[in-house]
Amino acid sequence: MRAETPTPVPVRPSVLVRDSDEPTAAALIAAAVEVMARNGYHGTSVRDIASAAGTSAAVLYHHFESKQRLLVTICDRGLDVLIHATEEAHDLAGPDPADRLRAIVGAHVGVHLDSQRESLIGNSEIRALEPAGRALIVAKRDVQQRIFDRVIRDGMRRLVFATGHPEDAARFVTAACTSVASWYHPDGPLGRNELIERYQAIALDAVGHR
Amino acid sequence: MRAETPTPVPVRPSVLVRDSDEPTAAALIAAAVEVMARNGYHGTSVRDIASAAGTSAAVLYHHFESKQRLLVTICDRGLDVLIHATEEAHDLAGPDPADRLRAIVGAHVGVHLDSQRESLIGNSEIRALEPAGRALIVAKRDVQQRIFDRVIRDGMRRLVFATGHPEDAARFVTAACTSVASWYHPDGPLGRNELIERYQAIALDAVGHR
Amino acid sequence: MRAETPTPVPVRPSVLVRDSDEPTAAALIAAAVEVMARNGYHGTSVRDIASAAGTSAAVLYHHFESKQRLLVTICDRGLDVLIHATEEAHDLAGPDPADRLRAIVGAHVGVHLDSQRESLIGNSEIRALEPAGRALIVAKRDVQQRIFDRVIRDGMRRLVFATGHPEDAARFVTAACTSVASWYHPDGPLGRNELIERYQAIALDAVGHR
Amino acid sequence: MRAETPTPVPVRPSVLVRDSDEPTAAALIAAAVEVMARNGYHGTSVRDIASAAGTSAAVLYHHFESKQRLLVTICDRGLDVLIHATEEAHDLAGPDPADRLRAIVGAHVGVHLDSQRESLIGNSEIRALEPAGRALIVAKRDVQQRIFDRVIRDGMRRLVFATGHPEDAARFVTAACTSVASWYHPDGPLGRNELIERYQAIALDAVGHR
DNA sequence: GATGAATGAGATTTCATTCAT
DNA sequence: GATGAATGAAATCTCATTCAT
Repeated sequence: MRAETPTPVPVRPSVLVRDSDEPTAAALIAAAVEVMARNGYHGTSVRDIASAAGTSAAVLYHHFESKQRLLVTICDRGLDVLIHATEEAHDLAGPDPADRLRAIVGAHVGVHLDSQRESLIGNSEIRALEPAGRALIVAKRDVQQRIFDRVIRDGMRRLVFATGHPEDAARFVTAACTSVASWYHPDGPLGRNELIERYQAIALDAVGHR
Repeated sequence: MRAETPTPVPVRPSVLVRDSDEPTAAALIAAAVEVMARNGYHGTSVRDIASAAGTSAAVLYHHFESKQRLLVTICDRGLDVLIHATEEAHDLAGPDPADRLRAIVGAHVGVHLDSQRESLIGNSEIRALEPAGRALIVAKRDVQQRIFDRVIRDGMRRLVFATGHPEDAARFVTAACTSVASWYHPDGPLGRNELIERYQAIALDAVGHR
Repeated sequence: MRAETPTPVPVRPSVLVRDSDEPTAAALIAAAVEVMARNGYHGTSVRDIASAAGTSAAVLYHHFESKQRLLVTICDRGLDVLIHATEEAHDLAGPDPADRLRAIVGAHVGVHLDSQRESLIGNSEIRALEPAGRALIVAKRDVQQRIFDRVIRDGMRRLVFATGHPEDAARFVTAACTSVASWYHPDGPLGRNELIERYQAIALDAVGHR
Repeated sequence: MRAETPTPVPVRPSVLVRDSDEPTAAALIAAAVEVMARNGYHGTSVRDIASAAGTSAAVLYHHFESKQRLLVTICDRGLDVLIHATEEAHDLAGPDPADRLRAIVGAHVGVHLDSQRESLIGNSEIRALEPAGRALIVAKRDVQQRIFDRVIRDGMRRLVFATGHPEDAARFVTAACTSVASWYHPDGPLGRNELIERYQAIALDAVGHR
């Protein structure tokens, strides 16, 4: 039976920035997210970021050791938010694999809608990361992926899911859910929660639920 | 019953370049695809492209009016290949919606595997396109998406598919299939055709094919 | 009778640059004037200017948004100097139209001798100005021309001048006076003040004085 | 007394090009005149010229050994036309210095109106000439200037002119007459012949013709 | 600690000219 | 003889980053 309240995890858009003591650093991160989501890492200059934040490039270098470090920060915090939200949703769901899949799909899609720009950057700018940072980010992405793997494998074991290829289905589902960040428009016809519910349903179909 | 031979459309990797009379232009496109797939449009310099093609930047400008025009060419040809392969697969499949979905998923995934770099560029560098080119490319992407929409809606009408949200399922499926370009490695454990077959099966599940 | 002291307004060559707070910007303007007067706007590279000023091209772009903007600045300031000197000379002269014509010819020629290079640029590089800047500069040139028009028309009304075509004579005179910038050499046989006096006399003849 | 018919020498606009055997070379010269008059020598590329002539740069190099040589050709032919027209007008005029001055002013202004673009180039692109060509062109310009010098000095000797500074007056007059090339617009309010007559009159005033 | 100047490398693009064919 | 490709230098301008003050 369906969980009564799929309640997708609410993620404030400002999480990424919230705990920065220095408001300037926060403004710089917000500005970087804004402009990098639009033009990409290499398409964004340090001056672009600074002027979007209302300061100068020199100030940026006072808060971040490099443009690269700023990217790592954005990706890292974004993935922390994603993983945390997904794990929390998983843990709050009951033991039913279907409920669990609904929960983590809800969290994953929810974060990709609420932190759309951060997610976009986190997915498309990995290639712009230098090796050290890239390793970190890729590892965290694997953590997220493995949450899906586990839930689906668990559902197979309990005969709640029935897909011929659990790992591929997990990848299939996360990719589809991740992609919402690249096309969703909050002012469009589809409400956030409605979209989440639909993707939850489709994901369950994709893993052969029932 | 399942079609015995899902036979994914074979797409030669060189389609994009094949019919160029001028070998230099073809080499430049190939080089651009190679290096832009790795570093992105803005992360790739005209000199990078030229030297990857074994020539100079001035030669590039003899064949393409700008770096931007080169990007448009790559995206445009890539989408032409994709749409053509998908339509052809669709037309060769029988009237059964399941066969048709298998066919177009096979074509879509196949092209994204065989022209992995072109696909990567076509999906991640749309933001780097200037308005005119972007409109063209977005329109062609819509064409591709509508092929999936039609097949799935048709399957719903014939009661072969049963998803609560056909349009969302179509988007879900294409996004998942598109994503293979970003992670598949030909030397990995998963063979090209095997992957295609798996994604065909998952896609059918996702649309509620019984 | 002749005014005793035609004393043309002395304009130091550095007026254009004098009141710039930033010495680097001033040096760049001076260098640009120097080299553009010799080779023209399009014949002068940004590097030429920078190296004549003892800096790099990047520094130039720190002070001026473009090479074009630098040209506008030079032309604009040059014309301000010219107009101001001419108006001041006019106002210091008595009410006699002949005195006034002597005064403004003296100022016009004087500025074209003292700021020879700026004048050269201001006259020959108008075609290199983009529309916005060109409109500004052409308007200021008209202001200068109208000073001559007014003085000569006034002299006609008072029957001090007698030319068949006052407006053409005004154009005739300013063109002749402007041209000194293109051939005068300070080390040549003709002294600055002597040249001015001669042109004052010829200008009065040209408008049919007496 | 006035000469009855100052009839300024009619100069066909195509003189410069007329006697070129090869129509392509002629078209290239015409195109170069057109576009260099607008943008200057350094502001004009060889491709600009070629495409304005409807050919390619390679063809240009088939007819002219360099862009520089093309400029020399234009300037040289332009001055030949000017000098020839001026000498012819001088010789056709009677012995009266006033008639002679009218004649050469008419020729000078006429050529500068009829071959406006060639004249513009000849006057403003001397700095773009390399030493050899420049010497040639400057020498020819001196020839033209000396015609004016002689006529005015002759008028002084015969007491027909009365200027304090004959040589300066000559320079004054030629500069004013030359300048018409830079502002005259054939569709403007002032007719070609009317302008010439006015400048003849003003020139006579300028040299103190009583 | 914050700011404007500086920096040198490198971005995209164009140049005049030459060379095979 | 005419044409398209090629060339290497140089054009304008921007880059990430550092340094005095």
